[in-house]
Amino acid sequence: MTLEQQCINAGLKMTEQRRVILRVLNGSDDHPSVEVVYQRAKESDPTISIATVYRTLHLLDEMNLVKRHDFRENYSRFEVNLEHHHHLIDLETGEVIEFQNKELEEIKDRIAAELGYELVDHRLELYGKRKR
Amino acid sequence: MTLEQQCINAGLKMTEQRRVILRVLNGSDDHPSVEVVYQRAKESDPTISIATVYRTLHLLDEMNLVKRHDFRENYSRFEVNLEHHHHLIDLETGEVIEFQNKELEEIKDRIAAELGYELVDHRLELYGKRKR
DNA sequence: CTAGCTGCAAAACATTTGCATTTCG
DNA sequence: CGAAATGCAAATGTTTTGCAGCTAG
Repeated sequence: MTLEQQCINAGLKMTEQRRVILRVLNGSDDHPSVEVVYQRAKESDPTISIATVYRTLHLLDEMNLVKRHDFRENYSRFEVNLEHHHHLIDLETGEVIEFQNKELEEIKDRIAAELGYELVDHRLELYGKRKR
Repeated sequence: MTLEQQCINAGLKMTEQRRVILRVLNGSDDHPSVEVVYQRAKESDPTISIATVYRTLHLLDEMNLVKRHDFRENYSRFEVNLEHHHHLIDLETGEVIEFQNKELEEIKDRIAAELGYELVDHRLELYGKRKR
């Protein structure tokens, strides 16, 4: 189901601004900041306001249609919520590499259980330099 | 070696304010925010400024005497840099539980290596609810 | 028609910084 | 004494919000 359809199902009004933002997000395979989403959205609709971008991303995050990240910059980045994965951030270029690891998933569940917790969410980020 | 001694060795002036902040940090086994460090410091020295707390924590972070964390709140928390460990954050109480796991360390090194990276830093946080 | 959205500008926050003054070494 | 540190208040940068007008359903 498309992002747009999911929003409609949730009872949201499908405004032109939201359509533009959703299209931008669908077309982004990176991890854009609010500012970047705003810039991309302005290409389709120059009158859109950054406040609307903030409001929409916040909404989508709450609906779990988008995932908010903080990669130790002083702002948030967002990505369309696909399959579960983690990130390796290249400290020299800022490039973000995605990866998955099954073992990791097992271990973190086990750790939480051992501590008497039910795991709701987690995050793992690696920060590194490219080997040459 | 004490935090104070390490600061002196690094060529920092040991001012009254710094002594107070370092004492607060040594006496904190939790993960206080800047505001909390400031409040605790004011008990010893009511004239201390929050700007000094910010400056000092920033300095200590750069010197790796303290570790800055972001637990998805809208501010940073700090902890005295002891042994390497990770955190489980109780989503209901905000309580932060520390843990270590050897397997995890091996896996993350391996993942970075496989991606062609040299691991500089990383973070792992679990967010959960207490089982009852 | 009207509840929900938007744009705008102002507010809110955490954090940083310029500058005059104070202090450690 | 002089470089470094402090306090204060103003500035910064991101994010949120009040409000009046607009629009999807």
